[in-house]
Amino acid sequence: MSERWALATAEGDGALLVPLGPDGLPAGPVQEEPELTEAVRSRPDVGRWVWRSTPEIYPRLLAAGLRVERCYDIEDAELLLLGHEGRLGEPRSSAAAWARLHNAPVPPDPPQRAAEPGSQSSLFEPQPVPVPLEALLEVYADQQRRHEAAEHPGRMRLLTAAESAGLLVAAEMNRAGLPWRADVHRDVLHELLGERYAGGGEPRRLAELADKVSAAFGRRVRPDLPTDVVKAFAQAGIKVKSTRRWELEEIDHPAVGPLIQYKKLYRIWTAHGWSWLQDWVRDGRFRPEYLPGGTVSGRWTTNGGGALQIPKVIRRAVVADEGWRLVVADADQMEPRVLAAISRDPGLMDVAGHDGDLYSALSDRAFSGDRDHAKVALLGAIYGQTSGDGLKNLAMLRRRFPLAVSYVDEAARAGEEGRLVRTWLGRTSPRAAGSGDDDEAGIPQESEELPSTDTEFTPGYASSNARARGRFTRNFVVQGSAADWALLMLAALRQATAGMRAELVFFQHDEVIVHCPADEAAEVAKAIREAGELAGRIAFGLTPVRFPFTTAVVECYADAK
DNA sequence: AGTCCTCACCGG
DNA sequence: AACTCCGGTGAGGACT
Repeated sequence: MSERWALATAEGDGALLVPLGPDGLPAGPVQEEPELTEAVRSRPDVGRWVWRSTPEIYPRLLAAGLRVERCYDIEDAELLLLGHEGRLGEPRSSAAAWARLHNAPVPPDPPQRAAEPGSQSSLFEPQPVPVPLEALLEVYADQQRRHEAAEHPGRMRLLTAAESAGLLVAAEMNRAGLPWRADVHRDVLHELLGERYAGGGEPRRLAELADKVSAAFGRRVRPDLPTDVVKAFAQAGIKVKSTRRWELEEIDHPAVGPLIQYKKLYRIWTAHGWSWLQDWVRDGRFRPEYLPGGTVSGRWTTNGGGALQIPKVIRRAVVADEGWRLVVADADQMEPRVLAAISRDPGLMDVAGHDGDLYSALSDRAFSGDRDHAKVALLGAIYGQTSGDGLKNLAMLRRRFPLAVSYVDEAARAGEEGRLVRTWLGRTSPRAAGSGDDDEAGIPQESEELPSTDTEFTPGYASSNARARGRFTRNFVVQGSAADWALLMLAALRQATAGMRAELVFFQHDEVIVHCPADEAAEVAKAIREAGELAGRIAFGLTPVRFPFTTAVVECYADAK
């Protein structure tokens, strides 16, 4: 039933396969198949495929109408294991892993491919030179040993399994695409920006706003050139350090209004305008390329199209097919809940042990009902805020939730001292730039060098570089553990919807969108809630912390909240 | 002509 | 109140 097989691609479309025993070692003869897809199709009882690279193999299977239950991605696991061992930066290809086992010269990883608008997935990319099945099996066996050597072997196994599941989800989402109504998008653009002029210049509204800015300054000013704007303000007797919106908003000058309007619309025009539509939307779907584990903290990134930065106004164009719905689900206050679970702070677990608004519960308990203060203080603790109101309220937080605050404080101290930190499942922070053998050696780094100057050796006072490093590691343990949870949630949701027509079409840190027939929507919403709770139990074991979602069943993404 | 950097916005 | 954490993207301009 839950058989485990190893699979290696061979010359042409072929494959070599072998069944694995409970110990992960071959439990039968190697079988050769002329067709990869037929090899998989004819073995429906395989519960987990062990293979080199999901992005290499799974799109081909999906294109043939196949779906697999689970997989184990050797090169993804290699990256996670190297990280855990403090060896991030060493090549993660299976060829490199094999070479390390045999003390052979280690080949560098192939360069990352750049995003290409409209390119149809990795289907038509040149395939890499096949790695022999025997080599894959050796690397796999070694990786199993390395899991056992991890700080928490069980969690490490969970991490590599979860990210492999994430790679399956990503490949399926890449294929499905996000339903996108180009006509609605064009309507929104026209409404916001006005007519386009021939020649590709600014649309009408932008040209008008630029004229207003110039009129307000009494001379020609290009609002899209920050230095130009700063100079214009200086001539008007106003000193500004930058032209960021929050800084301009403080200024009393007639140019400010149209300038801010211009910047907002300029962004829409350049990043999500007509040319974006042309590049990224085909056949009613927006197809970004999701990259699970694309950031060091384990959050996903996308390659091309800016799928994780779709402006709110543009979401009007995300519309379900006729008779279908979008189930839009947002995990409520995910990071504070994760902090409660990983720190096991009794007070914060209590606050996070209910489905209601966490910040309200927090403020009732410790901030005399001031929700905003409670929220700013907690986020400040997670982000390592250095100034402002959050800092004032941090003292209160520390008194009432000592374990939670000391958990992130300890992570910050580790970072300042150049130590590594890990997420709950064991994803590990990279070393500070320059402290390893990488090529950044010219940049002055942390305390180990140049003890003579400034404050480096004052006890309890780290350099600003070290403090920045501390903020990074402080945030890493929370953001990364939240990404751990989200990955398990996605995997559970994928399993729960396997028998349905529903398709996962979007994932963004703490938010998922499932596209499904209207009569499946209620069931999908339930599956999402259950996946969240299941992920909490699997990741954190017995914990009172709840992981609720705000869920909306809509025809249009913009109506979700 | 191509590469790298800065700026500023978008999202979480 | 201030701009702290993680990213992607495009434009312009300085540079090779």
